[in-house]
Amino acid sequence: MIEYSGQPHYLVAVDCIVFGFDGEHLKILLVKRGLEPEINKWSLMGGFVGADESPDDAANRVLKKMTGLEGVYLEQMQIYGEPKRDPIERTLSVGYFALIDIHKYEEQLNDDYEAEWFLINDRPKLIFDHNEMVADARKKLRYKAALHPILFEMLPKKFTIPQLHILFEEVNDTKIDTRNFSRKISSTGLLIKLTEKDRSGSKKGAFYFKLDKKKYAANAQAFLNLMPNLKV
Amino acid sequence: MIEYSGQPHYLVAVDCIVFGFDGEHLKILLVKRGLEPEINKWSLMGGFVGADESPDDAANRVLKKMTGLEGVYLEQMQIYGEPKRDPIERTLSVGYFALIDIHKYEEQLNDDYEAEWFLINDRPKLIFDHNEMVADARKKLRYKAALHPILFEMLPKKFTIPQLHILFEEVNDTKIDTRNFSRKISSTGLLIKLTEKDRSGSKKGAFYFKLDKKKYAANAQAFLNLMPNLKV
DNA sequence: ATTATTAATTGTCAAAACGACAATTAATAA
DNA sequence: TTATTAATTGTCGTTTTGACAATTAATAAT
Repeated sequence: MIEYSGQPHYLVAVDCIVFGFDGEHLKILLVKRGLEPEINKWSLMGGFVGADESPDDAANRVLKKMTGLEGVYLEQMQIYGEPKRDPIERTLSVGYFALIDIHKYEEQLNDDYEAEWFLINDRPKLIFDHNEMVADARKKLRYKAALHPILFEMLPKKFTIPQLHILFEEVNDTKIDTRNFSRKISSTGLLIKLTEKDRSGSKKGAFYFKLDKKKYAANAQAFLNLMPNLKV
Repeated sequence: MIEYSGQPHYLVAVDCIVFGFDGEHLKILLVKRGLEPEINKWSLMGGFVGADESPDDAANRVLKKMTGLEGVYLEQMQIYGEPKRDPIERTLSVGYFALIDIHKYEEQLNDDYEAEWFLINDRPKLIFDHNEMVADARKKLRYKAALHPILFEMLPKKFTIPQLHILFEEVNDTKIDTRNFSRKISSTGLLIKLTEKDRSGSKKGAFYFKLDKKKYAANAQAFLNLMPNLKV
């Protein structure tokens, strides 16, 4: 049996930056770490890549295990592999960011893992290089969301334009003209207007929309220019 | 001493898709694999991640070792981690794509490694999942180059607009209107016109340009819309 | 020397996209 | 009935885009 002799072996993990939106602010989901070192400190959801799974598989498994959710929007970000990033033993971690409808997880909340949503701008210090990962994920989310219609993934099936508007402002940390925004969103042709209105936010009420799944799938890779005056 | 008991350890490698441009066509640099299995088959430039280096370090080391080049444009692509991708032993590989000035390497060619440039569309079958990596790298190059001025990395210090034009057409596998192209490139403000002309290609001759390093650095992250009628 | 030729470069223009800004509308509360 | 508020639709000048044409700078042919 041939083998690659003498080469060092490492642990390989995945870590997920899970983004959610509560209607006002961008949030991330953190967990209390369950093993030494740094046990009980806040960290990203993560785990080791098992013998029979790919990193993508592992990320999905971790999310499923910790939130109960399947089919979550998940995107590979980059690998974190500085030799000393884990003080115990060399571990390379594949960073992912995930977008989920925050309400789905609130319903699903179980006590097996101590998980909690934090405002992105008011979160505890995290272990290892997880703070760096969050910063990278935020940058990547902003980048991607400026070109591709992915922020819908953080909204419920039915949503209003004003909701989407606030979400875009949150992600980009900027004000966007309401009038131009709705026109631009409409022009993508990705939304289907429903007859029902959301009356919770205003007297007039805002129409609910849903995604046109087919067009969404067809445009997931298209460049859209969703952000005005974009300078990265 | 604490340790992560019972978790499996893997080899971690890097593989580089090295792109070059010969003035007419896009090429990739391949090497004859130097170890079993699949010894002497064509493969990407790669190597294992050493104990004291990050994957980025490893990719740079591999490129330096095999081409003699330093400071090469290198971008992390994604991780390839299917459990069975390497038949000998589980190895995860971090894929990178690199852009180099093809002439720099031709000068530098040494015989320690059997390396050769291949037309991207006329290359030998590669080992393992390297064919998939090349396909992914091409897609990513196209994506990135449509938004960011990175293709300059494949040209010499002095280059002409027609050269750049052909390169864009090659990368995107499409025809681009010459007239609109030069205007768009000029409008980026990234080029400095030199007084010298390249007379090899035509009677009139084409002016040489060089990159405005400062503006290039400032715009490396900016969205530029370098491709007309862009549909991804 | 003059002319034909060729590729590089500059020019034109209508349509579309963009974005600053205003007016209208649909509801509720006073 | 009216005031109020947020959602929605509208206006319009500017900029960008991209299809297409004309000019220019050189060399090669006559």
